Amino acid sequence: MRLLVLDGNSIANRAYYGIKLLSTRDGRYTNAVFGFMNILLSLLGEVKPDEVAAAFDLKAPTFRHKMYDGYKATRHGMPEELAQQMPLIKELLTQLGYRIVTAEGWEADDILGTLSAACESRGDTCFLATGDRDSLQLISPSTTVLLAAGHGETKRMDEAAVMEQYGVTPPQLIEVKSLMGDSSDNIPGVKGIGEKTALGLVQKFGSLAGVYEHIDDPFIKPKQRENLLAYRQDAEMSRVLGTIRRDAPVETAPGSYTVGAGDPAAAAALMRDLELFRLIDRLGLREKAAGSPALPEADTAALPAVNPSAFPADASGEWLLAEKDGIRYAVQGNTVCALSEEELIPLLDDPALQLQVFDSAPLYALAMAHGGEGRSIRWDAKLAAYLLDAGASRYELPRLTDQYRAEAAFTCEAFPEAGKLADLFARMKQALRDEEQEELYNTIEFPLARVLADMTRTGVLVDRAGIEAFGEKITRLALEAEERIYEKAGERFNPNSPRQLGEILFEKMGLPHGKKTKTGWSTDAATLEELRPEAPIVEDILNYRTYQKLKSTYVEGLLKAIGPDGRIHSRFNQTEARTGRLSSDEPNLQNIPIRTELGSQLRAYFTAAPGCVLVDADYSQIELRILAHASGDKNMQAAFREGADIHRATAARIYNIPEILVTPAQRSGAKAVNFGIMYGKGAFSLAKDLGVSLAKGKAFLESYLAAFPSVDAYMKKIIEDAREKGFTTTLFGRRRSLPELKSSNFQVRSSGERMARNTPIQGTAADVIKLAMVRVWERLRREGLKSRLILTVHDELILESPEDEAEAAGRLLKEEMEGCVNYAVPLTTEVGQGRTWLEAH
DNA sequence: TCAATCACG
DNA sequence: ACGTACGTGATTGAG
Repeated sequence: MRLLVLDGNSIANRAYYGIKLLSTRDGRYTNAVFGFMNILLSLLGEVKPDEVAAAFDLKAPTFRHKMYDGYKATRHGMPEELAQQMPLIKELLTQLGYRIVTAEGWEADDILGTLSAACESRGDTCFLATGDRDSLQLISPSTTVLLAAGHGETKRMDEAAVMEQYGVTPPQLIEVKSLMGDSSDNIPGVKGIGEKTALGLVQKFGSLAGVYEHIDDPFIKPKQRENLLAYRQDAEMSRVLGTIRRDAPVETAPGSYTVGAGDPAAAAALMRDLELFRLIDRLGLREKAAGSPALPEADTAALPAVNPSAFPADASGEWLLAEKDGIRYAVQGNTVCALSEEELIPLLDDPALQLQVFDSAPLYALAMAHGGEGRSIRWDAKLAAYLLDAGASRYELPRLTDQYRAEAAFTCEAFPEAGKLADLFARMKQALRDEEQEELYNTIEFPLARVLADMTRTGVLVDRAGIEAFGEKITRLALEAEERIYEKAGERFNPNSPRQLGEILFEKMGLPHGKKTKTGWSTDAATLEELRPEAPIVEDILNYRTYQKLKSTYVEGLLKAIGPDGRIHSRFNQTEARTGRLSSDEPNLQNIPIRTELGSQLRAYFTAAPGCVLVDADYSQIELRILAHASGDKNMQAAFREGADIHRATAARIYNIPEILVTPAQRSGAKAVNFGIMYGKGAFSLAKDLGVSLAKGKAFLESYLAAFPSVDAYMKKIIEDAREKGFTTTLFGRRRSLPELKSSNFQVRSSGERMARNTPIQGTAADVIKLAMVRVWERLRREGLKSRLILTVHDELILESPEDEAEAAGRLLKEEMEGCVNYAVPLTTEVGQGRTWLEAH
């Protein structure tokens, strides 16, 4: 018989600290529950136990309270975020059929000791799962400890492993601990004796008693002898405190911990409630989760069952389209049809059909690749899911059907979600209405998907030969810099490795590692910049980094991405950024260099087709303008109307002087605060950036807020509103939930406050440019222009236009971008055109 | 797979 | 007292 005993508190701790803080949309924390179940699943797979006992402490954390790596000891015990999750873990374990074992006044590891002793006495095999090394003393031929080793893995510890690692037997670990003590457990041990010494003594004399029997042995140094004699009582007491008890009053009879049936439907319901949808599958509860939990299985099975059939030739009306395991299905009523790509393509533009789909982007791409436009696509559930919860990591049908409690109308083995699809879509539409996001969905998000697909299809032309030539130049520069680095370092190493670089700079060369750390000393550009005067190698490293970046990410990355048509067809992702922004990948064209002269050369290789030019328009200061509008601050609005240069105008307001008298330092300070204010930057970093004292930074921030009082009030209100509601919104009603605002952790909470400040601004800017994109794209078509939208970079849109319509296209672009909203300050754009991106921008 | 670094708005 | 600016994606090294 194999018994698995979980040290519940220890594993919960490991789970909590091992996984970033997760929460439900209404702010209940779930990361420890999630991590606990993951660890449990991997333990079950590894041990394949016949019985499972889950031991928990029923004792206030006192002198036997255990600490784990990363666990910051506090007098208040476990953090509130974890404490809230403990009852959930226990509830879930019970519902899954596992027995919880506790004993009043006893700790979990005493229960581990008791159950492993019982197994030993009857010749059964026992596995103890814990994150706590104390339990290693319980190891025996029949008892193995599975030590949680971080990221879901466990380390198997048996007698040989203990012997190899510590050079003593498992029971001798008690003797070691009685000598060295354990500060986190308040076990004193002998003063002046640490782990090394304690291990040496036990290896030599076998036990605490053995040490005192041979107290005059020359192996013991005089100072140690003195301590051993002076603290003998502490050592004896430590031995008692450090010995895990094996006589806790818990059931030990065989069969006591057989896994029961539990209540799978309740477990599935709880996990749905906690929004831990992936666990439902992994714990094998998917079928149980179907339908209403209270429904007996027979009723579920009583739903009509269908098999996929051929798509009818005379189909019409609404069909739901979704993909499962790479196969696309169409669903209408209780008809389910599997569709080949050849069958699907004509349907995408069939005027008799209205398609309700999940993830329209690949469908538009497919339609457009075959001369269609995807005109029959009318609704996209993935985009709805994004608006309803922009924080989700992924959007997948099974978890959405759970989340929205979709009810099945029928069952279909090949496509189990089919029966719930119509209900799911209806519920999501209602949710969009309830949250007043319907207009955002209809006027921006849904029509934008087709625009983005069209942009990807069109792509952007690049000058391959130009990039290659640039690459050769950069490669040469990188090699030269690399050689200079080796020469100055006196050895060859990998300068791409921050670790190796740190060793060279800070250990070998002894440069001041004045900066931050995590897995070593930081070697980032800001740190190196400060070291620049210290040693000439630093400049070579900075240059090398620049060249290496340009070479690997841009030259090589872009060359790899060029299609057979000579163009790069990046994707524009609509459901990635939590603020509502678009992102770009494969390759990312939203981070092509511009800030340095060398890097910006790359933009000269983004070109227009023969006979065409690039027409580029970007909003000037769109985020600040949105802040001026949203906050209603009359002074900031006035600054935008008064000054061509907003930072200069801001400085003039702060110092109450005419713009002409603003000094460069004053302007640069104003610029830093203008940006900092939107991100929640504090006086500390403001001062650091400006190179002034903390006091000056603080004073500067204060005069800014005094000059723009409504901005201050707006920021306070926006955070307060978000805290009350649990989410923040853009001016278009886009939502982002912010459970961080309720965290008891200062850092997490502060970070949430900065998100609450920034998201409405960044997100509104995203709403605006998305709307402009839709309008530009539609108007280009309506007016029969040949110009094509090809790129978007957050506040910038780029068209590829035939030379003879470039002027008109530029005017159109400007009109739509500036005119798509009417705010208290104008949203102005700067338009340019040229053969290349470098010229046009 | 994660951490470090760095490119952009 | 905390730790100190939001949002992305690609590359590299290392466990």
